[in-house]
Amino acid sequence: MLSAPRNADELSAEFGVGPRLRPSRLGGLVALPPASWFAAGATICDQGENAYVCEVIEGMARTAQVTGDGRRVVNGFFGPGEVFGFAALGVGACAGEAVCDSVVARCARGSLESRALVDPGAARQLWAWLTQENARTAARLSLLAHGSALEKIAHFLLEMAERLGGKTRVVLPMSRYDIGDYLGLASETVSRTFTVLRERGLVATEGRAVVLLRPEALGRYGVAPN
Amino acid sequence: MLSAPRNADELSAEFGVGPRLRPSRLGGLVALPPASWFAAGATICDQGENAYVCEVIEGMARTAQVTGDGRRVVNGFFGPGEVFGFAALGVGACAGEAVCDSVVARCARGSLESRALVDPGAARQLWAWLTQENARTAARLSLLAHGSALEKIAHFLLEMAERLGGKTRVVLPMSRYDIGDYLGLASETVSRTFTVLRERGLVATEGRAVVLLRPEALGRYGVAPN
DNA sequence: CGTTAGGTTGACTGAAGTCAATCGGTGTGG
DNA sequence: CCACACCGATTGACTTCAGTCAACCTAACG
Repeated sequence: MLSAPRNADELSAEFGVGPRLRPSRLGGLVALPPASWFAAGATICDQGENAYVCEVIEGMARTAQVTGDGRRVVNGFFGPGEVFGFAALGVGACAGEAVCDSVVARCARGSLESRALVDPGAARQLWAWLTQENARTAARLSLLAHGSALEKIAHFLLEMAERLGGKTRVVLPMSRYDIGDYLGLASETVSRTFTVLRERGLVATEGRAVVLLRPEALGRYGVAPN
Repeated sequence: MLSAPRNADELSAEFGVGPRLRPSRLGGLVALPPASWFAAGATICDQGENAYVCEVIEGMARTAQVTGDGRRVVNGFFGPGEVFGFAALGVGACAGEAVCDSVVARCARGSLESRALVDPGAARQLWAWLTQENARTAARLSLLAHGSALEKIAHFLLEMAERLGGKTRVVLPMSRYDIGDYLGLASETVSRTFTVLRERGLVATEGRAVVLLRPEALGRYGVAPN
């Protein structure tokens, strides 16, 4: 389906040294980190390991952790230009995994932290990312606490559409299982809910792409945080 | 039940200028903030307002927000020595409220932030608090996503016991409604779950105090984060 | 002494989880 | 090239856990 894996040197040449596809957000803070290619399902950094801050260049990554009794929780999805891994200090550290074939730039946490100590602008940027992730987590939490499956999926679709470019057509590379583990639903329930939304004429699905036919109606399902 | 409200001046004398009941964590970063008394249920800072960072001196505070459809979510409980309010940047800002009659020291956010810009130690402390709250939220999130009522309550009791001094006897000043809004349960379910735990000999209740009779058995319910 | 708020319990309901079967696409080995 | 296995998605049937509605009780307070 996708081109064969390329080695890190080629990618560095393509994404790192030469003209980049888009400006790197991490690159603005520290020396440009090397980009690597990860196959779908590959581990970008292990659970419990928090040595890396990562920026997705192409594709999509998820952060996930497995609880003591074997259940999996997906804590976030990250598309091109988004940064993850900085919040995973100590307890609750997440594994980073590639959702689909992806290119990810990794950067040692330590180099960012020492940079933040001497550069107030960098410190502010890190702080902003962390509080943003905090706010996102809090919003999801209130949804998980009280929302119905319909509300969860509606909110999820709107969030993804906004983050992946603001189009009404969104390609969701993750599986129903991923979405379920993100929203606290069984994959069957995710499937059923998509069917309901399709029957009500709110969305259309084309494989793994979703077209939001009536975003404003979806918004009425998705609970406003406050 | 409690002594009459005292004015802020008396409190400043008792908690601020004179010998304190315990060392202030905020006081280590900025000029000692004045402590104020709040009656049970009183608002410490409004939802949407994020101008204050607060440290609980006596009693207990909760952070809560009301969603668009009128449901309430409690985001955290904070006992003596704990700090809240710094994470409530922008979206998702929470109201801070006194759970019971409490003494709380408030400090302008701006003064902390400007302090952090010149004092790397202060910046590190703020960063540590924020990541700790992040980790706590993530743990609660995985509980809300997949846990049963029994698991939620067991986890809650162990968390509170640990944070309120590590004793097996815990005084929980918050109502069943508060606990329910914190864990995503109806207050009736909280009540029923306490009854189940009592019948199984895991806890004993004495009014609003809970005695953990077999903490290790509770731990087996409470899902380990990883 | 009446009122009110919080807690507990019961009966019922409903939404989502579980188990299971089917279908389609993809990659692999013969 | 084809048969097969496998994975993910979908749908159905059934079950279960927690929410809802309601009643009752207690303690606190005016």
